Amino acid sequence: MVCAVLEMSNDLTIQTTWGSISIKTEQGKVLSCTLPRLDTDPDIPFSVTQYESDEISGFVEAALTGKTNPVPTLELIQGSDFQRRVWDAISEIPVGETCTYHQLAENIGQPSAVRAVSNACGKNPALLFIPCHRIKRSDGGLGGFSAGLAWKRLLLAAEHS
DNA sequence: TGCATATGAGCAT
DNA sequence: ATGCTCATATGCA
Repeated sequence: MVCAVLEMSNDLTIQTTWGSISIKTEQGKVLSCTLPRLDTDPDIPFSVTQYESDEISGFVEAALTGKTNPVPTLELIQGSDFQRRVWDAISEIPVGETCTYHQLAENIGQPSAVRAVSNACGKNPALLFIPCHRIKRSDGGLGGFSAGLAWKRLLLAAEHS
C-alpha cells in the first residue's frame, strides 16, 4: 500500500491545443505552474482539451477560458525576499485589471527598482497563480512573458470580458 | 568583475 | 525620434 504522505505530492497536467500545462502541488497547495514556451503564435485556436476535476485544475481551466474562480493557495517556493515581495504584490492585482512594472515597484516601496521588478516577474514560478500577465509597460506596451507573449495575450483577453 | 534582463525617466543629439 | 546613462536584483561567464 502506498503511503498517504507520498500521495500528497502530485503533478497535475492540463492538456490544451497549445501544449500541456504542468503543475506541481504538495498537500493541496501549488508549488509551481509552467506553460509550454511558445516563441511564435500558434496557428490553431486555443482550447482546453483535458483537465481533472480538482480545485487546482479547475482554476487553471477557468483562468484560461475567462471564468472567474478563487485562486487556490500557493505554497511559495524558493526565491529571494525581494522576489517574494514582488510576487505578493502581483497577487494583489484584481482579475481584469492591469498595472505597470513601475507601479509594482512603488507598491513594494522601491520605486527605483523597476528593472529588478521586471526581472523578478520573469522568474515567476507559478504562472496563472501569480498573475504576472496583468503587468504591462508604462508606455502601454505588453512587456514580456516567460512562456511567450501568445499566452499573455490569451490570458488578458480571457479575463477582459 | 562584467554582462544581460519581461523597465523607465531624463537628457543630449 | 533615437540613443545613451543610471537605478536595482540576480544569475551566469
